Formats: sequence, C-alpha cells, structure tokens
Amino acid sequence: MTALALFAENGVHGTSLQQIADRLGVAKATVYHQFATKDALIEAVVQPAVESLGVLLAAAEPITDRGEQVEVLLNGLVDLVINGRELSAVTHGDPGVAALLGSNPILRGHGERVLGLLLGPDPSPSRRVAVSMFNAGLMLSGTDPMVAGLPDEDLRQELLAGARRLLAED
Amino acid sequence: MTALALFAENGVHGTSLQQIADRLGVAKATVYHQFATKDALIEAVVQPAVESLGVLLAAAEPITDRGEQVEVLLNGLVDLVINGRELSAVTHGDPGVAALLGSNPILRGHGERVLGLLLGPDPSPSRRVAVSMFNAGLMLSGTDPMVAGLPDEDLRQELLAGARRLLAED
DNA sequence: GTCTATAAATTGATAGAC
DNA sequence: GTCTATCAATTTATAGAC
Repeated sequence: MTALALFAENGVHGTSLQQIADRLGVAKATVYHQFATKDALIEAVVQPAVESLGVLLAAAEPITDRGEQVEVLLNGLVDLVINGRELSAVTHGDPGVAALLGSNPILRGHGERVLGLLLGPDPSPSRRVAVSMFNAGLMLSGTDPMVAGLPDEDLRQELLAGARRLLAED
Repeated sequence: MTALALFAENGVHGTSLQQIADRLGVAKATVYHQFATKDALIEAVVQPAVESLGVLLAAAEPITDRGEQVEVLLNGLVDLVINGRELSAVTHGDPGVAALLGSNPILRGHGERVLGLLLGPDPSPSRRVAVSMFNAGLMLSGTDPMVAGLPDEDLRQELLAGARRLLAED
C-alpha cells in the first residue's frame, strides 16, 4: 500500500488523502471509492498486521511452559516487525493513531493479550518498565535510520538478542 | 506549557492552534502574538530540553574513561526523561515532528552527538541495534500508561537498569 | 496584550458526468 | 472505476479595533 509509506514519513495526521491520491497518480475521489472514510483506509492498512498478530497469539497462549511461551512470542513479534518495518513505527508513533487504534476493539484486545503474556502473572514494577522499553524499542527500531541498512536476518537476530537481554526472567 | 499536554495527547499535527487557545482560555490571535508561527511554538516547547541536553553533552564529552562516560550519559538522559515525561514522547512519536526537529541544526547536532557517544568508536551492527532500541525504549516509556503510575524515583532506577542491560559493553 | 473578524488555503467528504 | 467540480468545516495566519 502506498498510503503506508506516506504515513511513515509524515504521520497519519500529517498525511492527507490528497497527498495519497497525488502519489498514486489518481484523483482524490478515486481513493474514496475504495475506502469510505480516512479511518477505514487506516484500518485497512493496519489489518494484515492485526491478523498476523492474532495468529501469533493463538499459537503462544496455549503454551504452558513459561520460558517457551515468551520465546515463541518474542520470535513472532520480531518477525512481524521485520516483515513490515514501516507499519510498526506508524502504529506506535503518532499518539493520535494510538487513540484511533485503541477504539478498534480487536486490535486493542490483541495489544492487551501481548502485554499480558509478556508481563506474566503479578508483574513487578521492574518487569513493567522492561516490557515497556522492549515494546517501544522493538517497534520503533524497525524504521530507525541508524539500522535501516542492516539486512533483515541480521536485524532479526540483533532485535531478538536485545529483547532477551531486556526481558531476561529474574 | 499547555501546548505540550495537547501535543502529547493528539500529536503535533493533530493539535491546532485553536485547540491550544481554547484550553488556554484565550483567543487564537493571542497565541500568535507570542509565537509567530506554529513551528515557532513547537520549537519553544522543545527548547528547554534542547538546552538541558546541551549541558549534559558538554559534561559527558570530555570524560576520557569510556565506562564512566556512558554512565554519566545514561544517568543524564534518564533524568531528562523523568523531568519531562511528556516531552520525550512528543519528540520521538510523530514522524512529522522528527522531520521538523531534524531541520533544527542545534537539536540535530545534539542528537548526533548523543548517538555518537552511545555508539562508541567503530560500532558493530549489534551495538547499533542495541542503541536504537534503548533510544526508542527510553523515550516512549516516559508516557507509557503501563508505567504511568510509578513514582519518579522508581521509574528512574528501572529505566537505568534496563538501559544497562541493553547497553552492557561487550 | 487581548480581542473580533476575516483572509487564503487545505481538509475530509459527496454529487454526478463519463 | 475514474474523473471534475463542489461542499462545509477547519487550518494557519493576518488586520485592525480596544
């Protein structure tokens, strides 16, 4: 999707349908023919990642061994970021987007389930901060120019290594 | 500054001068009397942090012992986040803001100096990713609702602990 | 310094021809 | 399906009275 690139560049609020239409080389009304509203377009951009996240959660939640569960989750989350470097930054960047996505009950539920699994039962303040840092760090590193040149596989392994250091169970 | 709270809530692009004026209880023209443009207002909001960062850099850069230098820098950066939880999220959240701040040569320079010190000489890909994760994690954790309830001093220590785990020198 | 009023441009969104 | 034309609302920003 072309809209995603613009969202990543200028933020969702900073991207007008006119800009999207211009870059697509079509008229603004053409965009409105496919998406009823701007919010619908945003949701369409986000949807594939939401579904992937749902699959990952369904796979991780039944795992009873805590260490293995976290490991599966971390691997899956890193893969999601690698497969869509731009998207993750968009969803975590603009506070306005966070509010809009928070109104989507499915995505909201997924976010809470991910955090619930990472936090574990009865999380300490220490773990809360570690999970928070991991969450932000993972999502925004995907588009950080500082690591933009790294091949996918290298970035994958380094993100995993960082996550393990940050989230090492006490 | 009242504008900061709104920026943190809705993003910079998502906050109009009308909203700012309304919350301040004054007319829009009154805001324009103090700040020539919206960009000038944004820069004014950011400026105190820029100056603090400059002081921190001036203190850290002359330190010759590498371990001590990083330690001073981490402590200072965490303090900056604690002292302005909202601001750091604003500056790192909206991609549009990042672009605007990137056009400010002073802030741009400060950012590069911080990263340069954290990366150290001839940084490995591994270190680049770790620094990137730390950077994003530190800045966005300041406003994460998950840690919003923590007292400043607790958050301070936990952020430092996370930073040290993430950035432990090889 | 603060206000009302307004300008000029852009926004999200719609109507209707082809 | 894509276009031109247009709507009402909102945006940044300015002019000028008090």
